[in-house]
Amino acid sequence: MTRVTADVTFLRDYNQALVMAVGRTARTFERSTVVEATGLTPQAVSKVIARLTADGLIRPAGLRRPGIGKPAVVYELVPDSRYAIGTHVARRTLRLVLVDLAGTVHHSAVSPLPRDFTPEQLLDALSAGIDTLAGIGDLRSRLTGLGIGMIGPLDQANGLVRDAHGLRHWHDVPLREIAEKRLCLPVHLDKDVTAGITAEAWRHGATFGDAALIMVESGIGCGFWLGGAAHRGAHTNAGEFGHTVVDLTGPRCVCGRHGCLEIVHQHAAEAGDVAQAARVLAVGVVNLLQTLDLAHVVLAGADLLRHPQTYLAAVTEAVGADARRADWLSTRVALSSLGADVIAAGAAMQVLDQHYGIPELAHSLIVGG
Amino acid sequence: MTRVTADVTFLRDYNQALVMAVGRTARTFERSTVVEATGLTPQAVSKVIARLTADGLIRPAGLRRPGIGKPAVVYELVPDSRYAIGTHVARRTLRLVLVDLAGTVHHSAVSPLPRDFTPEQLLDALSAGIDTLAGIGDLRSRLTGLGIGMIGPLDQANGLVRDAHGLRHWHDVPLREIAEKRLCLPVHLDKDVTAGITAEAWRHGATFGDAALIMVESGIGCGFWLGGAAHRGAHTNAGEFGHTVVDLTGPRCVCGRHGCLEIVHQHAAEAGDVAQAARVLAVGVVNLLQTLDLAHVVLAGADLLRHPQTYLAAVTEAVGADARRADWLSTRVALSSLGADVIAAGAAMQVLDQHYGIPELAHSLIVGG
DNA sequence: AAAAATTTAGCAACAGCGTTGCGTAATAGG
DNA sequence: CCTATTACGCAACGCTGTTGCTAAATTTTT
Repeated sequence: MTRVTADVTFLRDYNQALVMAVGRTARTFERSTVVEATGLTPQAVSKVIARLTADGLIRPAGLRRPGIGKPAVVYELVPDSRYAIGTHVARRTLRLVLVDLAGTVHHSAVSPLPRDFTPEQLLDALSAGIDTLAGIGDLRSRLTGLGIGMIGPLDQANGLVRDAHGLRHWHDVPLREIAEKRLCLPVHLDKDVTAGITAEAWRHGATFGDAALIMVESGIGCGFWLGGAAHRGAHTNAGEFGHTVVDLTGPRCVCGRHGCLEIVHQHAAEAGDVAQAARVLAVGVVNLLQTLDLAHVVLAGADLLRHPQTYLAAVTEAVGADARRADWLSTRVALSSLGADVIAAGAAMQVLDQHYGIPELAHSLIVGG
Repeated sequence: MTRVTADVTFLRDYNQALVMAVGRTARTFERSTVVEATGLTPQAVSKVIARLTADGLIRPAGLRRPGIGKPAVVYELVPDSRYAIGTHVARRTLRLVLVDLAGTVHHSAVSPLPRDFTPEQLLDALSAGIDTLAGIGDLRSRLTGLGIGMIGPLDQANGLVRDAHGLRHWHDVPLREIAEKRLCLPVHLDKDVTAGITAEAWRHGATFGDAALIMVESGIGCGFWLGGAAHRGAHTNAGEFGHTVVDLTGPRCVCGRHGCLEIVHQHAAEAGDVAQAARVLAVGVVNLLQTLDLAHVVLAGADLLRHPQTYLAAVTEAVGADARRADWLSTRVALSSLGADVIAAGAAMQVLDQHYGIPELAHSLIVGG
């Protein structure tokens, strides 16, 4: 996915990914669509389309007769040509989903995890779940890998779980490595919220700007999509949004500071005042907008989705009412369209992204990285 | 700088920029250095070096005799082969600097601006200042352009000043365009803090990770460097850090909300308690770290630099004392090494960046952007 | 002093990318 | 049936980085 040097294979992969992005977003498309969107020459697009067709990733789907002239061939993505499995590992539950190349979630299953489960126990559960999913239509050969969205902190670059909150047996576990060995599949490990925002970015396609996924579920975290890619931070620790101070004189938080968004929100929620809790969250969201200037804010998480409209209304209002926001400062606020599947689905999409997504050049890592 | 499609010219520019980045960071380098840093083949590096040498951007600077074998040719950047002028437009002052290809600031001059100056008046001042600077060593032919770092809000992509805070005559002024026409130079317009963080990134080279430049100067703002590039946000409005709420029950801010970082900080500062003001700022900085997980925090701005050690100590302590920060969560806090020149110097570097920096692929803009 | 080993440098041929030029196929309108 | 128009692709091309191999410059060994 990330490489340092740019050679011709990068060109190929990059432009191919552009076409795939168009295909995923537009459902059907033709050569001229891609030409317009990318600026490539028609001939170049023809070559890319030929390659993708040969790989079975796209296929012709009829003709378009625009009037005069030779009709254009209409193409479409072949959704069932590739699959990925995604999983959301939470403290007590394991969610598994099957996602196709178009980003559609086909099967979603939740199973309980033992209290304080060990890596072994997780692998057992994953192995069983994957066998079930992969057996459905003999997908094994079209399965590109497994994506794991997990609570942090972790070290994404090295596939390491550093010290998962509230799980005793998870200190410096090389989860990616041991899962690949055990499951015989490429594995992509990432923080839950980062996987989640990837799902949203996939579904929106190239029109998706800078965005955050706000997740309220046993704590408050968020995932970022900035500059066309997920933002993980220097140590895969971005998104500890719940532990930003919003009330200097507020109650003490478990993290040691006073008036963290999370503890203030929790107090309101525990008092039964959901509307107030939502308003507190909204203050945090506006803080994010002031800081990062986002185009999209997506709301998700089990606790939030218990009162979706309350939270949506509070955040929308706070974003709109902010006196500093001029008319050109538009931000779209929405609930996650994938609901409880966001994290798991996003994890699966990250796997597909490694193969068919837009490759990145890791020039920031060239020296001593 | 940004393009959508990846063609062979992108390869050339990209790999050339990698070599330039090495040259800027390392002062002297040889072929094997670049090979190691980039992963390019020695032959490819030879070709790049030949091109850069022909353009006069680098030159041989002796031999290195490592013992056995043919000695390696040592190269160095030719700092005076290209220049750019940078300017920091503040409410009452105009700062102009001359920066060479290596990022060294050669001349720095501040002049007052009329109260509530008009675009015309700014252009007059710029024109005069540039003539003085460019005349110094007949640099005109080696001048790549002018970079403007300015108070926002503005629209970087279109070179537009939307509505500069506190300046009556600056509503939707197409500053980039009119400056290019008047000064007969390529002009790059950007928000002050974004220019500033670019300066820091340039000086640190490829080792620079995710970072923020905190600027305290008639308000509190910050610039971001995320994922190897400046982060401007969806509407060039990222960095309104001073208007994030840190005290829900705090005093009302000019922006209409209560307990913004800026107003709380200001109250402490006006009470003469600089240490307390610094501690307030430090809370905001830790909030940023929790949110974005940064590797570097750089402190700058006239108001802050009046008490540099107080602020540096407060922020360093808050960052280190945060109970959640494990040993692997290291963040370097520092004062800007460029002092009051950061913004102007960074603006100049942005111009050089357009020519010799790492090009970007704007794949997020391909549809309807 | 001569030969061997080692490292650096570059020429030449090559593969693969997008581009350009141009011919061909398929349609609607006259 | 002819023409204009649009879509499509083969072939040649220019450019990139890569590979294979030769030459040059130096130290070490004989």
